[in-house]
Amino acid sequence: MSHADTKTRIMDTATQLFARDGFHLTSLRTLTEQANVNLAAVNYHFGTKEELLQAVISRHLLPLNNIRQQKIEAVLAQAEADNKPPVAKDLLHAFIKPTLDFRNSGPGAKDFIALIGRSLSEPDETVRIYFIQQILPIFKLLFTGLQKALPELPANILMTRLQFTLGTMGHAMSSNLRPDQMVPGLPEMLSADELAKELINFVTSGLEAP
Amino acid sequence: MSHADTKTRIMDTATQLFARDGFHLTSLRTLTEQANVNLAAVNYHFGTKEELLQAVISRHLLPLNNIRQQKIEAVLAQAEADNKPPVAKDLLHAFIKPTLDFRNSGPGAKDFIALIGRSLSEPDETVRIYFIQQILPIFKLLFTGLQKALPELPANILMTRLQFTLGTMGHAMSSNLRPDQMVPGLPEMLSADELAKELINFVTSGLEAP
DNA sequence: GTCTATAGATTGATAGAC
DNA sequence: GTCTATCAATCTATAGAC
Repeated sequence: MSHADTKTRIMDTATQLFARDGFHLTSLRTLTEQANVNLAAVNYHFGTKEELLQAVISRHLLPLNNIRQQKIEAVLAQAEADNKPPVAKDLLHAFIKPTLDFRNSGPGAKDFIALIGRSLSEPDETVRIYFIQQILPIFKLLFTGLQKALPELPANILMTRLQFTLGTMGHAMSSNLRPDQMVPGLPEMLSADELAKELINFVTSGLEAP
Repeated sequence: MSHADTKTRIMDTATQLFARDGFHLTSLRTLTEQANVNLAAVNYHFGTKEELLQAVISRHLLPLNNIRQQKIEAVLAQAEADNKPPVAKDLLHAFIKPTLDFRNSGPGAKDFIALIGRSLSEPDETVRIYFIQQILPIFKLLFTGLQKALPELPANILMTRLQFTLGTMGHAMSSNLRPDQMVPGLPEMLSADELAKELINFVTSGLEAP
């Protein structure tokens, strides 16, 4: 990581620290020190601290959302071709799985996904807004797709359950609650793949609840 | 609220602002100004800002957790008396419903529950720890109860799903995502009671997923 | 108990030399 | 592009008068 150029080193370190400590608790001094760059480099390359955050979010979220959009549209197109309604679990899989796959693509990716997960519950609007803005089109696509999959479910109940789903995802991706700290003597934790499967199972069951 | 004594006015305002803006983004100047007390009053009555947070959390969380514990133990005792395993949904109801009931007991209560919901995903340890500490005994009680209710579910999967449940609850209690902003043209939102029912349904279905 | 005044530390941002 | 030095604003916390 320390071989990359200054701009990349700043973004990598910012991703990690924003995810771990939050945006406001991460000072530019801590950040630039850990990234081994000069304090003034952030302002030179990004303008302000907030613009750095925008750059960090957009760098990976734009491509990730493109993948999600493609996968959801593929599920909808297939259902159309089969002349059947789409299946809720397939849609949720298309929405969730790319996130978890990206998360497993490297340590930096894990930091990024944790940052995204935390953005959902970020108290400060200036942080939350960049994230919401970018996920909104995908969210609407997912919503209308699920209306076709579960036509008997009233729209406001579907929306409520979809909000629960977002909350579950955000928490799963960014939690620093250690299960084994909470209840000692647990068997080994789930692998990343098992966790992905469990997450999709959990929210699918929740969405399809009677 | 402005008729109460200084100490109470500080705690009420702190609850509201910590929940809305987060602990670190709330300055003592903003807080004391809105509470109509002198800046130095916080340090006089509570010592430090962090001790104020502890006081604010303990004030309502201790009694709330006592209620939860009683309700869970009642479900377990009844199951024991009937010589049957407890039902997962009853346990979750005992865990979740008191929180939502308290939330509906007044505007200050709503602020408090939002603060609790946000504590789960708080990046800073010093904030998260006070909350975790106090919820841990109840969480263990719920966990062992659910093991009896769902004996075929491996412990680490149950723990994972219980974490999802906590995430869903925290998000539901503190979210400032407005559903109607995300997808326009929705029918009216759910009432507090409907939301409670939906939340319990959602996590019960998730926990019992095949 | 409440107030003013201020200490002491930290923050984001920038000016200007190299 | 990178650096040092510094400004101006903010923060928590406290000392001391009333």
